[in-house]
Amino acid sequence: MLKSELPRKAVYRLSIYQRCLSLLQDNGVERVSSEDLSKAAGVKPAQLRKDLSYCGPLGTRGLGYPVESLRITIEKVLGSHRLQPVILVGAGNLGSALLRYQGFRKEGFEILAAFDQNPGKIKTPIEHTPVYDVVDMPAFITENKVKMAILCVPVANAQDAANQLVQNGIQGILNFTPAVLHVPEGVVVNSVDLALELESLSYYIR
Amino acid sequence: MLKSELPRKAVYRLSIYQRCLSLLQDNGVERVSSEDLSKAAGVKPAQLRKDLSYCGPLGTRGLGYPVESLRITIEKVLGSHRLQPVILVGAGNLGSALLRYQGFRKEGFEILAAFDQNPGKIKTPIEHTPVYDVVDMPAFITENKVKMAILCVPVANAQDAANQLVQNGIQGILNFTPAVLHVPEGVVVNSVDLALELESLSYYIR
DNA sequence: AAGTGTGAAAAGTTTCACAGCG
DNA sequence: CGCTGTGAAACTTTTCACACTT
Repeated sequence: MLKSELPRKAVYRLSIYQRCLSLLQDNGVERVSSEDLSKAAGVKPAQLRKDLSYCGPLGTRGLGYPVESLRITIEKVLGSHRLQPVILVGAGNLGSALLRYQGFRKEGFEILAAFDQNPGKIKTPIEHTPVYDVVDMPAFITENKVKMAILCVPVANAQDAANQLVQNGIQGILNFTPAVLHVPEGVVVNSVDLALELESLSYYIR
Repeated sequence: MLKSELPRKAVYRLSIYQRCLSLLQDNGVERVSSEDLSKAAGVKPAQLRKDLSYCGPLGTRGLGYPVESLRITIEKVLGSHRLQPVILVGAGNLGSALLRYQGFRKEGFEILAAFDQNPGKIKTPIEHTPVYDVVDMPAFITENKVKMAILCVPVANAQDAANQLVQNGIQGILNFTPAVLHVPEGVVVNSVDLALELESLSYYIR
């Protein structure tokens, strides 16, 4: 049940199971079978059981899984039981939309602050999140022990911004720019490339 | 070199290579080695060569690849040489930001129109893209032979909206909602789950 | 000599099928 | 009996290493 044993893709799916379980719990459901939970999560039953087995034996044969305790166990395995502080860099078009997006907080993340180069955007909080000048970023990261950043700057500034983030202790970057980021060993980058997703989609359409 | 032979992930990477090649071409570079191109794309040289080999023998041993013709070949393989029409459903917070996002057009996609339920948003074009009432969506899809849609509605409406899209002939959905969409065989869904990406990122931080 | 193209090995992931437990 | 947990099989993707071409 060590982290190193969890396959990459299982991490994603466990998050999905967590959501489905919260939903079931809200509806007062106490037990669920791999069949039903897997259907809700959009995977096959065997996949679900295999994924859960990485977290230990959690179900009862013949009966299924207890909803609440399963949710809590997954929370612990993923380490998502504590509220992770995050900063956002680049409060432009997409960045502002992400600040307003409620989905992050709902899943346990708080965007503490945003940073931008454009003085016009600074000091105008977006949806309760303050927007500061990028020169104040290093101090902020250190003071608030921030480990994760959402990167939404123009592509031309992406690598520079990433370097600065890493230099100040950021260990994980959620990259919304189409740039290929080069970061040192130990820093994790998850890239969400919007145009790439559309392009790959279009390939599979006849 | 048939579509069925292209591994899923190679499709993504070929798009990235295309971008890198465009950049090289803009800089007047005429030939590039797998070593250099792979570095720009953030993959290993062997991976690049393997990916390109799915498209046929394209390089010259001892010399590398011709930048322009390689770019054109990949364009043809991916089928991205024509401008794909797309619609966007749900012109809320995230949807509006995506309408303003220039990255799609740059990669050959045009968002013809957006649709929303909220009458307030209707008839106010966002960045030259008209926003219509959802009731006009079926006719629009048919008339403009649209095959792809970007889905940004509230999660509670996601499955309904997807059903409606599919009913009217949409074959590919880029899903920005956290819902698990159930669609018939033959319809492709690419999901971009923002909170999930953050969550998976946080798992890998110590 | 330089650098592609590619079989084959390795690694990672999904699916199967069924033993075994409550 | 019903349903989980899991080895083993099947499949996919990545990496290696080197033959081969210009």
